[in-house]
Amino acid sequence: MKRQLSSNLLKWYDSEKISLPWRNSANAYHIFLSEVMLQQTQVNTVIPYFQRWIQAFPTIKDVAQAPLDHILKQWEGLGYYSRARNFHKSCQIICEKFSGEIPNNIEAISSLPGIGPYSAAAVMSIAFHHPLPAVDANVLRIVSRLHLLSAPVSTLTGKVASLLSEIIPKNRAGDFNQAMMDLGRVICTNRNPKCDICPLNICCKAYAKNLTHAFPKKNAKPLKPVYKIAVGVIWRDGDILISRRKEEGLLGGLWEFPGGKLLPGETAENCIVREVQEELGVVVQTTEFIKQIKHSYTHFSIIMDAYHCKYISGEPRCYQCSDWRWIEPEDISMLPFPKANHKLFQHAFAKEELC
DNA sequence: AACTCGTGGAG
DNA sequence: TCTCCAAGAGT
Repeated sequence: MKRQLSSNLLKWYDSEKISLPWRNSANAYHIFLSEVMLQQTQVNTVIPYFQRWIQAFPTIKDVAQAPLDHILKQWEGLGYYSRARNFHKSCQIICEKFSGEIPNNIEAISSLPGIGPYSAAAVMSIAFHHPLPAVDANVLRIVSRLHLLSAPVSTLTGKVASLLSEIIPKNRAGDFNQAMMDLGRVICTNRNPKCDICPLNICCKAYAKNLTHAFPKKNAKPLKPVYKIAVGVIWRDGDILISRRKEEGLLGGLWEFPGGKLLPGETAENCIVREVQEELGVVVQTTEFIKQIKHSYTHFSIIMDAYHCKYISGEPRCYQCSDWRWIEPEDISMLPFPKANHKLFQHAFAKEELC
């Protein structure tokens, strides 16, 4: 029964021939990179980022020696930027303590920042053929359906891992893990799973009872608040003033237009003047409304009003940011910015480019 | 254990 | 348009 499951799975995997840029790579660095990029991120989103990254940083040493701005620029748009910062640190640790090679050792891999149970098992099984089950959202969904596991998702990872460690084939552990994830992505999908062509339907309890829609059991969803934000595009002699966010926390290390949350009853224009004074110690004056940008994050969404501003007085200093810079608009693409700011670029600079 | 971390695709 | 959620990890 158990052997049947892994046999059917691998048979399906071999016949699918799903081609990914990192699949079958002998380069452990490529596997390591791809597994970090794939955290909470779909395969099709990762592929172009992965290709560009290995062009920009062919080796682990190239990552370790690059400045954080270059790292974040390559990661720009992929989200969850702590992954990029942690990957940067991990590559530096690998160069210092493991002579520049991905360690073939589960404890060493797990000790690296940004490498948790999933990524450690994925790298060890795919790059080094250790028989460790990698439990991601796909695997969790498949196994919860196979066995009708009714506990909420957040408590299920350990149980699924121990179930799979008895099944995972010693000779093809990496293929088994990748096959499970491909199956979850292509066949055993969250909605409308293709059970009729699933190689595991013969031993799936959810399929037998027509209960696939009820598994896995979802966790309660918190409400997302909406914040009103205002930012200023501050001009001085054809340059604009940008600030860099603190390295930790939301969008850590990325550049942005100065601004912040509106206080209760405050206008967007007053908010910009106040925030720029608080963040950078600079006095500005709003001159023209640019556009309202809406953007949604994981736990909240924002409505952002953007204004052109003119510089009045004060030398910038870092009060609530990690860096600042006067920069020409055409050079702004050199630095990493969050998506909400990118939505503003074309509207903020379209008029200026005509001049 | 519950929160915090982005963004884009799918429905 | 709106909601859900994805090759999770850190705190």
